[in-house]
Amino acid sequence: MTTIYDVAKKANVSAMTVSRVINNTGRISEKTRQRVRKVMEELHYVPNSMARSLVLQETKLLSLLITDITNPFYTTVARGAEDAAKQYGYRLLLCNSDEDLAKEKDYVEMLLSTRADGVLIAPAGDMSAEHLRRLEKHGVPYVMLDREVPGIQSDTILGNSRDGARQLVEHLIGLGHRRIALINGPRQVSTARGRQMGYVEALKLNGLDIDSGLIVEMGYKQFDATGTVNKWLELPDRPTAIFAANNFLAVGVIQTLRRMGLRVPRDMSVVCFDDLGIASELNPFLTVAAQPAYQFGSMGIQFLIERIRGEAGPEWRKIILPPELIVRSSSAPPGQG
Amino acid sequence: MTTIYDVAKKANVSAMTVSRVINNTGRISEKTRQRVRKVMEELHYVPNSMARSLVLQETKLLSLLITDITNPFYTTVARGAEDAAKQYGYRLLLCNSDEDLAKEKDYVEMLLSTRADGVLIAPAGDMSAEHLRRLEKHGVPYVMLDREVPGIQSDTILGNSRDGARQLVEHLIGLGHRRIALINGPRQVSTARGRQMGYVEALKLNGLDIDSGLIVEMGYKQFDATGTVNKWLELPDRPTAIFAANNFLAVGVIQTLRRMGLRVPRDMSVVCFDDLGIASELNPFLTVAAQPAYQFGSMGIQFLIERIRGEAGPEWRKIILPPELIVRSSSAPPGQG
DNA sequence: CTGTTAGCGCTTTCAT
DNA sequence: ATGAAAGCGCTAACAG
Repeated sequence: MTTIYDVAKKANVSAMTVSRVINNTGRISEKTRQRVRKVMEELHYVPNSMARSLVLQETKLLSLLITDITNPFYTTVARGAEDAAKQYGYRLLLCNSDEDLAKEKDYVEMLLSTRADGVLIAPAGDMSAEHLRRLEKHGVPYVMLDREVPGIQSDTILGNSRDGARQLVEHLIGLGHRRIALINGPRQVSTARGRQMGYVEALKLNGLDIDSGLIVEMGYKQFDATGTVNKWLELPDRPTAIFAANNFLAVGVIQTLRRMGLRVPRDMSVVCFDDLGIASELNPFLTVAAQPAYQFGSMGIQFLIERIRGEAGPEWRKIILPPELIVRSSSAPPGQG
Repeated sequence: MTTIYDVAKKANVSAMTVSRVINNTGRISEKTRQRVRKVMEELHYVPNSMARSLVLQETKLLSLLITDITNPFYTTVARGAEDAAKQYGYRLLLCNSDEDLAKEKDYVEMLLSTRADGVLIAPAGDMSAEHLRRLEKHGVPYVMLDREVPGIQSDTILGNSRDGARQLVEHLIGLGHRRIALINGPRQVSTARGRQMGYVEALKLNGLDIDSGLIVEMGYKQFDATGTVNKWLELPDRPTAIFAANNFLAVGVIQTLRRMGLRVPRDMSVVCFDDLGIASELNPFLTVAAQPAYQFGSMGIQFLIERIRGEAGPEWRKIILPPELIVRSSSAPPGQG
């Protein structure tokens, strides 16, 4: 590898002069600048960012720590984050926690030793607090994405789970549904709590009972809803609609329903949080509370960089990006069952 | 930040001893090992991987340079790559070229200065050769993903575009279609050429004419197929089926058809290369040649790491992962149009 | 406008 | 079993 010294020697200048040319810093005569530039090209010189990081104490490395790149929501978040990072001259490390605290912890350790300049994180759950505190203790700025963590203050980009859920459930109620089930994410995750609140709120506001038998908690990535759906279907007074707390859960529910010969929405309406990306373009089927995922990512990175640069101000910023209710054909008035 | 020297001082040993404890190298008495370990914890010491990289001349940083993380194919590739990288103790840099050679070039420059240990790349096109040679010249191993580049030899993970295309088109022919259109990716991309070959081959093998008016070339990310589809529909002898060279193109085509009031497959069959991820789980609609995307990613990273470690052998490896024809309901016998 | 010195945090090499 | 010295490639600080 050719170093700054190789260039310096061949151009008959000091390493410092080369450094100045590279970084456009200090005053350099046009003549030597040209000469140095030429030698750099001849030698195919490429600055070593590790060495640079070591002295500058900044890596220009950001991390996107999400729970599953495979979920269209996070896929789009990633795209937004990537674009923003590139624009600001940062590189992006991709980390998949898989909704798993142990993996998240591994990644946080890794990021610490990487000396990432900042982390954009969708915390796996409330227990992520420990990991976030570790980042804090080591002076690594982070922005929380999509989820809050009790006891943790930081810049945050959030959706409005409660409101979105309320809208979805009121939409169902408006269609005439009275027995609406909720298949929720883990209560360890703030969005799951928010969505349940919105669900409960909507029911109460409309004078409907809360039936705890119609509320089930699962993992956000758990695909198999067979048991739950079965149970509901065997109920004497079975639900006519299901609100799934995220897109994956909704797909699992719909698969189960189909497998049992039920049709959506004729036999059961299904709605959920988060859209399905290309799936919805292909076939606008699912009624959803869609979140502006790209913005989650790009604003997250922007906040992070502002924080890193010290442009952010002392108080934490919390942005709540509202969801958009998109009514499609997976929801309809309750049928004759 | 606490350094190895801080630990050394507090533990009354030299920095070297601490280093040895960290890396489990050399002989250390159990007693000092314990002591050093304890001090490391007390001081919340985390090794600085930049400093380590600088002396070791390896960064444990790999790059995934793909054309769009938003495409379910690459999303799944990314997931496979991520998992494999994590497993081997590497970190993964996410880079989106957007099918754009200029962006790809930017990223390659960035990766060079990052001193990435290796690159897993889906080249944006044949002109990527220049970028790949640049990696080569700088001694950065790379594995090509999904696409070949003429004149470039390296480890490669490929699908079988030709065969998959042939299968799709023969499937259509088998259904009774005689006029089959191809909406292809750019000929600058090897998969587009392969898919066209398979298409032509299938037609010829079945005694059908090749009508160049039924072959159109677009960008793989180009969503708007309106003009093309319109043109085809106005033909006196219009096609009854469309083979889209990738999933995005297929979705664009189907959207256009729907907008014009045509139904798939009743009025027009549509098939394509690459599956749609969650979309196909929700609604198994599109007939596709599905590729094992996760394997593309995980094998790609595995190859890359073997190459980096020098375990790879002198000859280049080229793996061709066969696609699987999945017949669903977007293809049917030609109707009465 | 340009150069010298020192040091970022670590590991290799050679001593002891 | 442990340590001292040197250096990975770069830049800040100071000097001239």
